[in-house]
Amino acid sequence: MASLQPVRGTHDLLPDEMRAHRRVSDIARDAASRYGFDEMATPMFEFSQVFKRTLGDTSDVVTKEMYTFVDKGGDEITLRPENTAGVARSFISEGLAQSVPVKFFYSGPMFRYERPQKGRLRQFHQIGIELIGVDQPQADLEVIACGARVLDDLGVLDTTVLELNTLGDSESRGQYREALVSYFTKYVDALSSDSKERLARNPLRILDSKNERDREIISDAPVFDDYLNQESRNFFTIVRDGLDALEIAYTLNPRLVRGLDYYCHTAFEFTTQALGAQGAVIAGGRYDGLIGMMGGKETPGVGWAGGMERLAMLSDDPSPKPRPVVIVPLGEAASRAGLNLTETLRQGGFRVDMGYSGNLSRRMKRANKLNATATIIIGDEELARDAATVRHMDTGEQEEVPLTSLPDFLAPYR
RNA sequence: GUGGCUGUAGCUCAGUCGGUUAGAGCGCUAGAUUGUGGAUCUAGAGGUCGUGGGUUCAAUUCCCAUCAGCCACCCCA
Repeated sequence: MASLQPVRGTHDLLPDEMRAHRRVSDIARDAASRYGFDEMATPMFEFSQVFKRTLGDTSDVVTKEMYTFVDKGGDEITLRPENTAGVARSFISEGLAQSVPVKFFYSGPMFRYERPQKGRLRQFHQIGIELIGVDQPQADLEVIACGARVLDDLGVLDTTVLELNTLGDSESRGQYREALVSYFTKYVDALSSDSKERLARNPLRILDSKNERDREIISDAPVFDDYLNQESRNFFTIVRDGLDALEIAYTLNPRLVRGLDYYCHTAFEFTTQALGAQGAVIAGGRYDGLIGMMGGKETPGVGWAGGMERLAMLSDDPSPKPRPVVIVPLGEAASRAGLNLTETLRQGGFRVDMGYSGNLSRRMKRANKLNATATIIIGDEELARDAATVRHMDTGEQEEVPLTSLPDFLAPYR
């Protein structure tokens, strides 16, 4: 291995991979736009408080995964680990409470100091949408439907499962939390060390433990359904009925818990088995308390984020490299004519590349490697007649065409 | 952050029970073909055997550390 390695958990996106990413964000942006979400962007870093105050002191994202530094002005800055907090901050800074409801799409890099794994990087890329200012469950439905649409357009919907849960409102969740703590406290000694930790920090998390002994204890734990108040129950029912009406299949997963503190009511994840342990490709939920928590006017919101690397891996449809027309000039006079022609064709909307050097055979090889649709050969013979030889690379047929009519002649290859 | 596996050419991998010049296929460069690509043939370039240290007359090989990747935990997109 070369001594110049990229920083752990970061990755170069060479053209093939970049194209796969571009495809994911293009398809997502387009789908989101049909649901009324407009693209926007927030800075890649914020004051650390933006994340600390909102993500919750118990979340791993805040406690150990943030890239934080003090800048030259003495401000404590954090590279965004996710984008919902940034969007919420922007919503407040920009006074967008005036223009509620607001619907945003974004895509860009996020940073988390984690142990890298397949589908888990330190710099990774997310697409996402946020719908701010609507407290009706119709907003949740629109957001989930949009996620399903993105996956479908990417051609991966049928390799994923939509898992759904409700976190209830804060009253319901508070009571359930108490019930869980008192239940699990009885079994502390039997719990795994991870779960002991969770008991103190985020007891709901225990429900999702993979430890076998934990699972046994969990099987008799209080059920959230018994603690949901009427309002939370109604909300969830409308979401479920709506999904049925939209014919979006889902499975209830009462163990589905959000890591970040600001979530309430609807929580969902589109997951896949195809990516190993990192199975969530799109995940989100409702975050009614977030904007108020940040100091803005109480404003509800719903949204999701999707991992572009994971989505790209799942759909492994390497969108084909676009095929150019290749100009092959022979001789000095032809080089000059070729340069002009290249520019003319590019201006006319063609993708044009060059056979730069060597004899005709070498230049043809380059054209072939570029997977050219057509090669335009200009030598002294053609030049004398103000023409060029066009070779159709797929059929091997070729013919002479006057220079001036090339754009029309090549139109099928534009 | 924890545990395990792995690291030989641009890529996929062989090999060295510690011993002189480390191999293959693909790819790359050039020639056969001074105006014709894909196929074939020929030649060539490319490796501090991830990095640092230790043991040894001798280390790519054994040991330790370190870095990176992969798998699981954890967490999440």
